[in-house]
Amino acid sequence: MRIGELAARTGVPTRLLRYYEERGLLDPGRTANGYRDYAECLVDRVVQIRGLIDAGVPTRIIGRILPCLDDPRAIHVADADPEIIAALERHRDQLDARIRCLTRNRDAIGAYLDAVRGLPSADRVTAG
Amino acid sequence: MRIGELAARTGVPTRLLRYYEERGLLDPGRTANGYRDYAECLVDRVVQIRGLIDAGVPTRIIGRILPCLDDPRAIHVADADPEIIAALERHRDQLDARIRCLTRNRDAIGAYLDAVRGLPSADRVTAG
DNA sequence: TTGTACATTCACATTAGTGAGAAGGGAAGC
DNA sequence: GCTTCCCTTCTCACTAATGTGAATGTACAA
Repeated sequence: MRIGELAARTGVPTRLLRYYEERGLLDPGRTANGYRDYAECLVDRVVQIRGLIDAGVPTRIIGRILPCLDDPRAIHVADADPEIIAALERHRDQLDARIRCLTRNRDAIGAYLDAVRGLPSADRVTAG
Repeated sequence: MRIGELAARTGVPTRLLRYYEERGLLDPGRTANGYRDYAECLVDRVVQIRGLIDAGVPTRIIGRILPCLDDPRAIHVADADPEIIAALERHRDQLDARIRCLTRNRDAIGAYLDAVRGLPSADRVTAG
């Protein structure tokens, strides 16, 4: 599909899709006239990229982990490199730390909301 | 404590601590001579701020949710406002979405690492 | 007095994202 | 063929957010 359709289907502006390509996150082919040509599976990938960026993962890192996530069972030759394995482990641990931090804060917000809603409104305006 | 000690204890440069203050995330008192004076509990808060920023939460949002997380049981008067409650629910849902996305990717990386390590090195370099 | 820590301020770097202009591709209709 | 219209190309420049560097001056203790 062309860039306009991908933009419509993902909600990501064409300008941004070109930006992600510049950052190495997408590599669409080209049709004879030079237009970008996106495979169907890139719809999911764009959504995944958005999610990771929203979650604070820099594009530099996303570019490194994305190739491994297409299909975890398809091992790439270069990945035998212990350096790459170590880097992936670091990325995984960083994601882990992020998840723990976000979970703690999400739960704290949840507890706070529960506390606020658990009070009758009369108490609510006088408490604190 | 003064800014230098807080920086030493959190690993966050003084410059950045002043920046967070400028963004409304910290509000230290001042001693008579104009030095910033940080309470003990701000050590934890700085660590929490760092975690949230690393996890992609903008300072604008952090400033809104932090006051509620000091002690979820201490309800503030202004929080009876349904708008604030709705905003907190949105933030919590966004955190939820981030957590799901990060978890998916962390697990995918984990599966990939397991697959790579599960192969004897001879297979590893030919697979893919 | 000298050195360290603190203050403020201006400027810069990087990353993510956007706006706008100029030009070409291609299909529909005259 | 030619116009019209939309989509595409690329490029330059710009914003906003996070974070640093450096200059200049003040507070205080050895």
